[in-house]
Amino acid sequence: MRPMPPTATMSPPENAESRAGGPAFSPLYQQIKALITRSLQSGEWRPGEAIPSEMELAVRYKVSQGTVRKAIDELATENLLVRRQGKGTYVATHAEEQIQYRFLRLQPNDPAVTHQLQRRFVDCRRQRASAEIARLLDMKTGEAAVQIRRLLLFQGTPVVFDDIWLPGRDFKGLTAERLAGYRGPLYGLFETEFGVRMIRAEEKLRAVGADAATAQWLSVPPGSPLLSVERLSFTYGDKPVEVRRGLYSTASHHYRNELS
Amino acid sequence: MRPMPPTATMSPPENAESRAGGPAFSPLYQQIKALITRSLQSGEWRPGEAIPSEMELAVRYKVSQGTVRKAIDELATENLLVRRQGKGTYVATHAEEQIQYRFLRLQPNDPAVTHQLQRRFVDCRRQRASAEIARLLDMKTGEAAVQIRRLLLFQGTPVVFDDIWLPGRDFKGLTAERLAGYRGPLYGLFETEFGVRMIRAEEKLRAVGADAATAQWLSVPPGSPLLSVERLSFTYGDKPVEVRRGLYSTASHHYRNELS
DNA sequence: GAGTGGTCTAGACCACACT
DNA sequence: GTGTGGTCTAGACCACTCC
Repeated sequence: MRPMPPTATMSPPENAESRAGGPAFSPLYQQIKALITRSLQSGEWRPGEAIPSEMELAVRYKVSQGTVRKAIDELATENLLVRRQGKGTYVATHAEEQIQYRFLRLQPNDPAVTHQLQRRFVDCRRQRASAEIARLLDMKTGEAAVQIRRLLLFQGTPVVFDDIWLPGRDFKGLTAERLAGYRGPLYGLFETEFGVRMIRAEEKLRAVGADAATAQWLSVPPGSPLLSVERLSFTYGDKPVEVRRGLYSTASHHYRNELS
Repeated sequence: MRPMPPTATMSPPENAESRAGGPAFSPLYQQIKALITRSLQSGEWRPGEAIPSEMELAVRYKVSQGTVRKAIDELATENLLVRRQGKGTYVATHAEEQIQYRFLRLQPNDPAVTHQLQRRFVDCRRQRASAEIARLLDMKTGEAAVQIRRLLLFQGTPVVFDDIWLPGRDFKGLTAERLAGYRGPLYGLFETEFGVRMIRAEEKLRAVGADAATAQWLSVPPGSPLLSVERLSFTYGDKPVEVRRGLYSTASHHYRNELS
């Protein structure tokens, strides 16, 4: 990192790319952003904690406050950081979310209904990754994986059946007891207990007919239309760390999305 | 609008809120943003055209370039404007979209398949708005509305059946002939021919069973699971101007979504 | 009052597109 | 070369939070 001197006649920024002779140009604030992201990834600043103030970071990286600011701005819009005026900038966390389940887009059709949600774990066991799971999670077929199946209930009515797959190497010691004992969202547990923070996900939605087993879990007739939601979640560095297939009963709920 | 003078001892911005005695504080750039939005809405700058340069706008609104910049930044992230380095800032348009159908999230399961899309209009007629349509479009039950039904085909296979409702007052003269003769996305036609630009939409997704008529249109067995996509689209000022219910056949396609 | 993020300005220079 | 958006700096003041 080489900041511009405070004179009128600046020398070129000499960012990493230009030094390496590469053709790409990377603005200073992008480099700062990368450095901050690295510190987040390394755990220098943990989820829920405050990071140093903009001024402190400006001194540390030898750039102006405005440049740090622009880097933080982008990280905040990507939901990696949370700004709180007058207090500081904090590392985002799934563990203390009041509006729990940030990634769950399911809503009751009747907005008056209180959004009360229960969980019921069906099972949690270590398995060998199938070819497809392995491909998605960037591992080898047959490698150790953890499978979790669970039910989500709104007001006592089962609405979602989730089938979740995690790489075994990142989730050693994840057991049914551990799951049952934890309060709060699953991603909070992953973050707190295993240091794996979900920052982004891709979903593929389809309509499917309920198979016999799922029909039973969701208390619907076999063959009923269900919303299939295949999610691939990523942590820092766009590393895939979770595959999840949810089957949603959409009789009294719907999946909400915003387009722009 | 009262800009700060270029002196060190500034007088307060005296924005609209503080003058009115209201407790709310609105930054200058938000006010600029509102002024630019008003010009977009009034048609002073039309879709596809360039708006004045940042410097020109700064002079016009008597603020610094940086303040105009921040206003434009937000409008660009909201997809109302498009910045093109070295050329200017342009009003976003649906009419010249290469990646047509910006709001359509449907993708082939097999990414290798070329994304070739056909349209077939089923009908287009003037109707009285039902209570539900009227409620959604902010009109009175029984008021004039336009109903369009159409089919989307990927590689000759029907995949989407759309049932579209528009307020009659905003779409006088919209006929089947007009639809059939237009090349490009529907929203391009709305924008070019009727001055109605869609800027945002909300969608509710559910899984449903195909009714007899829809099953026929989509060449699937009756009762087949279909993805129901209810869309409410908005123009400037969050005014609702389109209700659309799409039924998607998700055998070889899926609805793609990104979470963060 | 001290400290933090948020806004605003002014000015310089860089990257890019057109002519 | 000229004009556009894009980056970077420096400094001032405002709004908010906590002591």
